[in-house]
Amino acid sequence: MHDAIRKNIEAKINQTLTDDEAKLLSGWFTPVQSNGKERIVSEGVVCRKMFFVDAGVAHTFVVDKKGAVHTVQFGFEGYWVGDIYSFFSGKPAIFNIEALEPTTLFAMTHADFETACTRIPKFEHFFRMLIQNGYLASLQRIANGFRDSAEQRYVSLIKTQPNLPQRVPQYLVASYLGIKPQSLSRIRQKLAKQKSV
Amino acid sequence: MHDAIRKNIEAKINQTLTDDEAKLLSGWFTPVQSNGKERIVSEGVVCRKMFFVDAGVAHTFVVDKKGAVHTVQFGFEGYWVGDIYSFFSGKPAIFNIEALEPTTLFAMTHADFETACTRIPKFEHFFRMLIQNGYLASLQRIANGFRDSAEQRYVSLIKTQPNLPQRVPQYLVASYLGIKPQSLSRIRQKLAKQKSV
DNA sequence: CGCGGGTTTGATGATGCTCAAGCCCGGTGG
DNA sequence: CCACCGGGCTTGAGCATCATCAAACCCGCG
Repeated sequence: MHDAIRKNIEAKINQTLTDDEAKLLSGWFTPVQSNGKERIVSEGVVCRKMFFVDAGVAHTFVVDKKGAVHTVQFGFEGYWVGDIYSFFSGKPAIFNIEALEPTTLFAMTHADFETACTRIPKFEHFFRMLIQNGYLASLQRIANGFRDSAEQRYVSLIKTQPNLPQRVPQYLVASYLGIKPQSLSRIRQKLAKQKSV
Repeated sequence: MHDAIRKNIEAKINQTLTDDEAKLLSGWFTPVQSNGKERIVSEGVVCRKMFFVDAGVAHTFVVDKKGAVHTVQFGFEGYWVGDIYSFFSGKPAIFNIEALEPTTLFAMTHADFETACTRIPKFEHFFRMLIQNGYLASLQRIANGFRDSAEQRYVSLIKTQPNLPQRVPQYLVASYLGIKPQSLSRIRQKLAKQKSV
């Protein structure tokens, strides 16, 4: 049942896990269902688990004083989501996480995480890689955000994630790009016009 | 001589290093001087070392097709700089790093880094924390970048780093905020006017 | 003194926001 | 079965913010 996690780990560290290791790992994950109505992680509340997305989409975001949503990242199948800061520090989370459709996740508590790191060094290594990659991606996103216009960012987002518009409502794509839904609509309209010409 | 590094590590992991551990660590760092003219890390070239900033300021940035500089982060005393992606993957770096004034750094090679992680588990833990914190900071920066106007971003930057304008030229502060030097100048002018009223 | 990099100031224009209305479409209830 | 929501997407007009182009200014330094 946790085969996806095993494959995910093996792919990232470019090593295979023994069956014993995989079995151990399985024991530390418990399935969680979310239909998208309730929050998986809430701002201000300690996030005591990290989640592996098995099926569905999760969405990490902040809400500003005006109530506007700003999405920090989307988590599709095979992604890990959670508030890392809160998870490791035990302090209140700064992000919110919700499912965008009926979603199954596998949750790992902090205690089990620590055990896993000690018992399976490969797991700790894996997690370091995970965070490194995430860090890097976010640094690049900052750089791209400065360098590119909203239109360019949208085009390259669609290029790297062609299926994203089919799974995520447009107003959330806009909030990921840092613009308003109206602006994204206009950008799409402009691009469609260019293509047909 | 590497006392700053020891303190830096101990502070972050909230544990003390033994004298033996500190001595071992010292052996893995070699001092590097930079007057700011040459690059410490260059885009396209593999970054084989991570650097601890002992004195001075380093500046991580990308350059777009038009030649404009976009600074990703500033590294003051006690910061670690380097192209993490390149350092761990062995692929060409995506960032550039330069000193902004005569700067001394301590460099650690990837081989020594691996040795350090095996011989001193506390060091691996420390580094994981370092990357985690960096990751978190960059996620927050993305969120803030969406939420706040350039003026608000400038105000909160000055609040958290009051000494920054004294050490970094204004056009680089602008490039960190994602705006042009002219715009920052106008923002500063506006704020000064408000204060005096 | 004059040069040059950094900063300031001004005028104009592009990009994305705000406010506002209309449209499309799936779901609900009469 | 259809009328009527309501959420999300689109479209329009005017506005705010920041970029661009360009010139002037300031000041340390050769």
